Parts: sequence; C-alpha cells; structure tokens
Amino acid sequence: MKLQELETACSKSGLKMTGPRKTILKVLVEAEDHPSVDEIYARVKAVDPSVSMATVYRTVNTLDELNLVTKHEFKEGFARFETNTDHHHHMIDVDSGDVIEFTNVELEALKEKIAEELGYELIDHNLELYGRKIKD
Amino acid sequence: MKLQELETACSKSGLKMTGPRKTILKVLVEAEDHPSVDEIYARVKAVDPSVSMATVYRTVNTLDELNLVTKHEFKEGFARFETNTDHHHHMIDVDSGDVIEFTNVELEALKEKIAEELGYELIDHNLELYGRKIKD
DNA sequence: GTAGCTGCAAACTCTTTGCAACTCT
DNA sequence: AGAGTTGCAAAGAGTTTGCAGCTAC
Repeated sequence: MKLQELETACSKSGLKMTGPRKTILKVLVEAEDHPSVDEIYARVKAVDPSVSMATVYRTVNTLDELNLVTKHEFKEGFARFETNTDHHHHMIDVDSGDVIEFTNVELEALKEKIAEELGYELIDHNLELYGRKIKD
Repeated sequence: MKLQELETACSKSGLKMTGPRKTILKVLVEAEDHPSVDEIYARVKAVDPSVSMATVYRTVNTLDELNLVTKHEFKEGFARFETNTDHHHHMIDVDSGDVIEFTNVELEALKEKIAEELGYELIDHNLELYGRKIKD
C-alpha cells in the first residue's frame, strides 16, 4: 500500500490528517521490516522530534482497528507493526531475531478446512515458525 | 502427564519439591483449561493461601524452561499455561474467549516442509485461529 | 467553531527481581 | 550445612489514559 492510498483510506475513515499522523504513516509505509513502537517512534522523531510516544501508540492502534496496519505479537513482550500487504506468515530466527515472511497456498486452504470442521467462521489467524538457520 | 510423573521430572531436573511447588503442580495438572497466572494463583491460594504471586510466576517460568509446561501468548496481553500433552493448536473463540484445542496431521507435515524450504530447522511453532461460532 | 488530536505525565497491567528469612535434601 | 526457594515489596517494561491546549476541517 502506497502512502497516498493510506492517507486517503484514513481520511475516508474520518481521521484528520495531522502532521504527526502523516509522519507516522510515512514511516510505516517505508518500513521494510516489522518495527516495534519504539522503533517507529525513533524513526518518526528523526523527522519530527515533537511527536510523542503516546501519539505513536494511539495511531498504530487506530490503524490496526481500521485494518490498515497489522499488529503482531511475537513472543518478545512487545508488539510489532507493518502496513497491510498480502496475507503472509512469519518465520522468526531465534538466533538473530530476523523475521522472514512467507506465504503458502496449502496453508490457507488447510486453515479454512480446520475452522469449518470445528464449526467456526475464521476471523483471523496466524502461524509463527520459530527456527534456526541450517548452515550450508 | 500425571502429577506423579511431573513431580519426578522436576526432581530429576534438580528442583526441590517444596510445598508451594507441589500445590502449583497439582493445580496445573488438574486444570482442564489454559489458566493465566492470575487464575493459577487463585486456585493455588484456595489450597494454600500463603503462596505468593511471585512464586507462581517463578514456578511456571521454570517449568516452561524445562518444557514441562507450555506457555501460550494469545493476543490478550497476558500468558496462559498448560501442562504438556500431545502437540496441538488452538482455536480462540473471539466472542466467548473459549480456547478449543485441535491437532492436524497435514499441518504438522506442512510446517516442516515450509521450514525446510526456507532453510531453517524448526524449533517451535504455533498456529492460532481466531473465529466466531457458526450458529446452526 | 468544534470535534478530534496532541503532548505530557501519571497511571495501569503484567511480570521480574533484590533481599532476608526459610526449607528441602 | 548449604544451595535452592520463598514472600514481600519495589522496580521494570510496555502500554494506556486524563487533561488542557491545539489543529484540521
């Protein structure tokens, strides 16, 4: 999702496009990783030092509720965020902390099948793999 | 895993079988749900009111490190625990908070395949489905 | 003009930890 | 005896919130 699109989506949802908000959106769109609030805050500060941590928290939570960003809670004790792209899952490198994205068609089908068998309508789901790189 | 087995496993690992520890183990073994620390604490208190929250935290963490219990971090802001049984996954009912366990052979195979393709040795993983019950 | 947004600081929740006393083995 | 364990209270991390002032629309 491009910055322009994101801003439009926010406006449509009734959000005011304020300075802090624009900066945060820009940081999120440009992020190629899965930054934590601390990391987002640092990147935002580099552009506009007046923005507060509270605003970063409020903004990412609002965006999450609007489904414009996705909040991830890996087993680290804090949340990470990314702008919504295609649906994918994560392999977390337990040594380096690297997060590798992957998609898998079979998995998407399988998860629907499992939910159906349990009598549930699927709203959200996530598969996290924790692994160690095989040396070659 | 039975209480007896768990206690033996703890002793083998060099843990002393103290009063608080025994009570916590008993509560964990008898739990048929996935209790949070608060819930474990309440159940332990009902048996022995002198046990502290700190001890519950220390104990479940120790047991988790020994792989005698599994710590789950669903998207709720706190951890849940259960004694180790066969490997399974969870469907979380977003309306009631109920946690339904399920196993799936295809999934186990698929996750290994994915890890291999990414060049990783799988250490841990979890699939969480969040859904809403289909009325019938 | 006004509803919504912001910064600040305080508060909150969950969890961890330092320490002196205590207890299994 | 001695290492491990405990309760207590304080501290820690991450996150949320009340409020008065500010800003986009």
